Amino acid sequence: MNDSTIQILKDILRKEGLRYTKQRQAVWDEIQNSQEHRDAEDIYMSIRNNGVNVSRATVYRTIDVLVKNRMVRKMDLGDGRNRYEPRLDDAHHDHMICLETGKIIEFYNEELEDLQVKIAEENGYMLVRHTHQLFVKPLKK
Amino acid sequence: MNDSTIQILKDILRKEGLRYTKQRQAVWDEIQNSQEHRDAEDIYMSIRNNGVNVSRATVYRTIDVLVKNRMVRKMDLGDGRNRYEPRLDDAHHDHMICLETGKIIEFYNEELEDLQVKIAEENGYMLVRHTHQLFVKPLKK
DNA sequence: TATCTGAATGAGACTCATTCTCAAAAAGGA
DNA sequence: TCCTTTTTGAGAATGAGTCTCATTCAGATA
Repeated sequence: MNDSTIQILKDILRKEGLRYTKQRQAVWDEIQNSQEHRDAEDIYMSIRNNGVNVSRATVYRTIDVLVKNRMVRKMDLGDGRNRYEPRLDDAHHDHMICLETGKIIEFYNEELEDLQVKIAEENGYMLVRHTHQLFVKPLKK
Repeated sequence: MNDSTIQILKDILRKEGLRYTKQRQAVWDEIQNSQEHRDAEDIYMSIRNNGVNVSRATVYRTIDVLVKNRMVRKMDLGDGRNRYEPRLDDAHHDHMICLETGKIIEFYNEELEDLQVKIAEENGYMLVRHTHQLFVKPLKK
């Protein structure tokens, strides 16, 4: 779709010693073109509905490459299905999941980030990554 | 093993309208008697090795009851297997997982807790629960 | 304590997300 | 185009967890 992200994908594949294929492009397009948090089956079905032949195996394999190269973020909501979202030019954020509507809200809080680094260091560790989800309900007004 | 926790288990089962069985006792004993973070298969195998006949189904069913009644905490480390730890008289805490050794360190930070409540409220939500894991590496000294 | 009835159990089938296998197809350099 | 190597796809395999249902057991009652 977008010329500049096609080049980014090509560069990453070259760096990884992998070939550029229409299936890999299709997976990246599909994730990139929706700002939602989608699961693998959803991505797989959408690509097929767009007329591109692809297998689940390829979808999963491609997602792994994209996650490794920080083009896609993988999120574990604890319900057995991972969700994926594009990460291009995307600052880090965590997620808040509404237990009543299922809506996923992204949030970022500097103080929270700093605090985590500090807690790790106080224990003699360096923070590499974290998972953090807030499960919430709407406030009664 | 411990008389007082046997009574706690019996009380909970009564409250839930469930019967007291040696399998349910064995599951609780097994989780209670180790401070580690163990998976269901591990708990299942240990009980069998102790000579108590139990099935995986019963282990899972019993864990659910214990989790519901806050005797056990279920933690999702994102690797596809849930871990369980005893929660009796246990204050809330989160986990830090060392990527090099696999060691799990528990931590609790009031400021972090408060901040999460505040972030949820700023978005119009009430915090119900959260998952939070820090993946870390030892600091080079 | 013996009886009785509904709950609990266990063996194994099942589910479902994800990974693996391997023959066939395609990429891409020469 | 040719050739080598990688990628793909169909479906089998995996593995944590759940379900089924005939059998066993808990525990209330007589």
